[in-house]
Amino acid sequence: MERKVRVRFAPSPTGPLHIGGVRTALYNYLFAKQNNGDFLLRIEDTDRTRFVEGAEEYIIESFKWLGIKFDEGVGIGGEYGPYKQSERKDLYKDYAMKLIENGNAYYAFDTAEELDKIRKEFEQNKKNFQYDCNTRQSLRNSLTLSKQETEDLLKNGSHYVIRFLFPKDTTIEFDDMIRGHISMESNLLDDKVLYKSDGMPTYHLANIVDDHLMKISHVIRGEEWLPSCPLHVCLYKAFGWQDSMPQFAHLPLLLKPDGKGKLSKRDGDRLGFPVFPLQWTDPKTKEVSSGYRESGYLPEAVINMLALLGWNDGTEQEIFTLDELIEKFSIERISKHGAKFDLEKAKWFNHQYLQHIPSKDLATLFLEELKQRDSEIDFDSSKIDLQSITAIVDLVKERCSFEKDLWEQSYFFFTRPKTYEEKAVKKRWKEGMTERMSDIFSKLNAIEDNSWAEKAEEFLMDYIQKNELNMGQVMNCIRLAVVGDTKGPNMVDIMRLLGKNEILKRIKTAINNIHL
RNA sequence: GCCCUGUUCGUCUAGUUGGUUAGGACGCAAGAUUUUCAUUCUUGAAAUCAGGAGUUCAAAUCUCCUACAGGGUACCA
Repeated sequence: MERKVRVRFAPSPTGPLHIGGVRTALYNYLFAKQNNGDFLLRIEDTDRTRFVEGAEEYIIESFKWLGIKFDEGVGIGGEYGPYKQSERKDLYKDYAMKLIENGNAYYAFDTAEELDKIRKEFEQNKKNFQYDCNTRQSLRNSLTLSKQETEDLLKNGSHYVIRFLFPKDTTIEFDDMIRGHISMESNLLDDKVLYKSDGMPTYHLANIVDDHLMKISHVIRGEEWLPSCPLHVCLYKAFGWQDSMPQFAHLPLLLKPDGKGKLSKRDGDRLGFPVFPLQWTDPKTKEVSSGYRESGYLPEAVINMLALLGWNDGTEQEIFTLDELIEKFSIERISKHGAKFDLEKAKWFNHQYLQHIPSKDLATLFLEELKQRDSEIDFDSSKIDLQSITAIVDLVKERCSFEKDLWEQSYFFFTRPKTYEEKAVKKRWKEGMTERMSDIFSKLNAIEDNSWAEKAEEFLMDYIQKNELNMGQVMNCIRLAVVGDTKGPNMVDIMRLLGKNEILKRIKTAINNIHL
């Protein structure tokens, strides 16, 4: 019988969730859903010194925003709980003891200070210290101490850790779903601490115990775990769980857009893009880091962008819904090398998704923003209704990558020009234009109010032809008068939306204020 | 230092059984459209496939070496 697919995302609550972590979670999610499997959230809080207030809530909130749902875990529950490692504390000791009993682990009494000292000495001699097959015989542990000495030390409450005892002269091998066959020599590996002196397990122990107990079938995690994977493989063997050992897949890292190295928190602030899904305020320093949500990204766009950063389906398709991703995703098609984050491409993705939002929905959001901008608006904002805003949004939407761009693209509907763009004036408002515009003004004024914009357009076409002018000469000046610059959507559309009175008022103001 | 993993246009990548004018997307440039700006459309520039050696009639694809990059090397995850 095929094993049920069960995967987990297991962050530690040490701060906001890095976007690379979000991608790892996404790939886990896609894989689980594709295989009708379970996706669980486990919080790995075994390092109490690094615990950050609010981080766990932040993680849950992030996935909620992204629309990635967990089947089990912290905040949801499930039959394999608790899903927070600090709440499973007692469990790990028993498993560590098992390894001591079967000879795969040993007590070590060296203090952190002692080891630091040895490390420094080694460094001075340009050597690297490792607690391994070469050094463990000369350190203070249950391998070198007599049985009695060890028992006494344990009894009198001496601090100790439990270390994994790597077998000598063996080659550890395993298969990675992305990287293929990987092997490492056991003699090169150090005896990692499994159980810390504070009574907490390390990641290595907790991760294996929990994955086994939670029946995890596939471990999909970042490349930074690849070097310790041989240890994990050995642990499965040491526990006698090799038959149910999960399959491993180590994901490539997300790198900085410029230079080299792993994408870090600082890069976001430095280069102007978010590294976190949600905005985060550090509880201690009060430092604020920007988030995708607050920067105006659509969750669907973030997911699509992230999915394609290191994976593709082999076709030229780039826009995928979550359901399509679930259908088409495959671990084998994940690239092996790290990917640099590309801000421009991220914007492009958001633009694509923004266009699919109905104008009315965007208008509803925009209406809220307009309320905030009340002081900038030259009209009675209470009279601005959803219908007219929808018409405006319709007109400018395709120019926007973000909802927040709407204002920049349509502010002239709400505010009259205070100044006129110098370059545009120079280029368009030539000699004699003031007189010409005065003439046009009175003609436009004479046109009846009913369907004014359409009739005004007719008149202007006619006027241009009769006076042997070209379109640009006249329309650009009207645009300059109405918008304050030679930009924006179709002039007649603007005239229709703004109406006769407003347009004429602006033309009059321009005639009075633009001087050559 | 040692160990592991990588390396195709500026960026993300296609290429999976060796034979392609090395394809696409973002960005960039030009043109078209637009009365303008943007959008959109078309076209273009852009990778001697990190370098070298080998296997082969034939190598981006297989092997080895080198370089570079990233990761790991904690009682952190």
